[in-house]
Amino acid sequence: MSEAKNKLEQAAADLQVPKAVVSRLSLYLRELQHLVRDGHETTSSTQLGGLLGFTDAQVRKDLAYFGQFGYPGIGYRCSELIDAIKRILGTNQAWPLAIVGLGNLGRALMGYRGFRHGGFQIAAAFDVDPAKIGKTVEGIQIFDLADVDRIAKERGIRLAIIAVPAPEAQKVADALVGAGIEGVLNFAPVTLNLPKQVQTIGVDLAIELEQLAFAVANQLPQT
Amino acid sequence: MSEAKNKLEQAAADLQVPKAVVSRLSLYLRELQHLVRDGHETTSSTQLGGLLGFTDAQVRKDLAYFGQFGYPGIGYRCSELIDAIKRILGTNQAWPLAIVGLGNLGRALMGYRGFRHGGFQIAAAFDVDPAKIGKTVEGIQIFDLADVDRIAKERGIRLAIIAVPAPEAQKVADALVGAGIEGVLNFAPVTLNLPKQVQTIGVDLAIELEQLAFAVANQLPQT
DNA sequence: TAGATTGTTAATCGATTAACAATC
DNA sequence: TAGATTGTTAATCGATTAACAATC
Repeated sequence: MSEAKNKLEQAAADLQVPKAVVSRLSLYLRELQHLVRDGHETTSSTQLGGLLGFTDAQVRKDLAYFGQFGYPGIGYRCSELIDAIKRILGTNQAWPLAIVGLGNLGRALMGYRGFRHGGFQIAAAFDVDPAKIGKTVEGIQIFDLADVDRIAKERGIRLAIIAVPAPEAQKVADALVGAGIEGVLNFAPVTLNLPKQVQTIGVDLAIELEQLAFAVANQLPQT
Repeated sequence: MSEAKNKLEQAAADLQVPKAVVSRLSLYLRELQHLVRDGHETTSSTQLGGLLGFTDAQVRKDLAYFGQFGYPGIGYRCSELIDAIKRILGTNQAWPLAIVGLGNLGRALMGYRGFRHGGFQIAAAFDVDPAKIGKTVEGIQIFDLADVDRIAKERGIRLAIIAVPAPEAQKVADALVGAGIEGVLNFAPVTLNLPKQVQTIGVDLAIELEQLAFAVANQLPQT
């Protein structure tokens, strides 16, 4: 375990870990949670890969970046591997979130229950619309974006979700960076220009549909 | 142009096109639309790549999978390249969509304006909750999922969005496949098991946050 | 013409898969 | 023990980058 921890830290430090590996880790975690729910004590790289369409070798290789989690001849104990992956991803800790933009999408995200798995919880909501500021959505008070600096600090918020219209996204992002936010999940369909130490992930619903349309129109073999 | 078309069809048929290339194509399209809006007539692989953090070589290589779209010494004419990419992605046509699940997220997606770019339009909404069936959201009537077969055929719907709770997603997907749907954008946090000729893209908001948390916790160099 | 920029080939780099000794 | 399965090394495969002749 201290072995694994060392290797984890080393891997992160050296940054030998491909991004694709990390995204598969999240998928493994999701499947493992389903396996546990269905009463499985253990699983194997073949089973876990099979559920996701990956090879057994890939599952083992991915995990090997972070340490040794399995038992030769046996496989992996699901709950152990779940804990290990959570430690790797950092989702064994709590991650209070800020959300900016309380339009349709923003309000839907506030009610989204899937976040709670993994320590994510919306700790504050922000908007610039005076008609919304001060109101409460899903039990969370909406603040003026101008107060993000103070509130993010008070509440230990490091991650933020941007759900504002495209033309406003960049200046919202700038405000968040000013408030010390370290990671942004951006739902606005624009490329944000941020200091390189701030992490960004963009989710563009139109782009997902374009990918789907291309796959359908060209009858791509399934990934 | 018939040159380009031939190469396009050939590329799709031979399937030499990596999936990562297609997803960058969508990003190029988005940036090109911004360039046009900002009054640019032409652009270059260096400029387009720079906006997205890609090398100029990558932009040219990606486009080369589908034909020749540029002018040596000049670059690319933005509006021409926009049209070409839309043809490649298939978003020059209309894509009527079905959406299943009118919870918070489903309703938010119905109001999402970003879809309209690229021929996407919600043509029918479905739920299984009798309290919702027959109501109207954003001007679209909600049908019983049991009627999806007939309505999808009537309206030429080939793509569907799943926005139901995780435990229902698989049986909803099965119903959609039965109705002849060819592509599914799945917002439920489960891996769907579908016939291989049906395309699926999954968007899991918790997973996106996990990726962000990992990146922040490990101070990853920006992608 | 000189400067800019493409499309494409070759070189490099990285990621996936196969194979297998070690282990339970 | 025999069968199963890991972790890891080597081989394969694929994707990105660099370089450059061709073109405007």
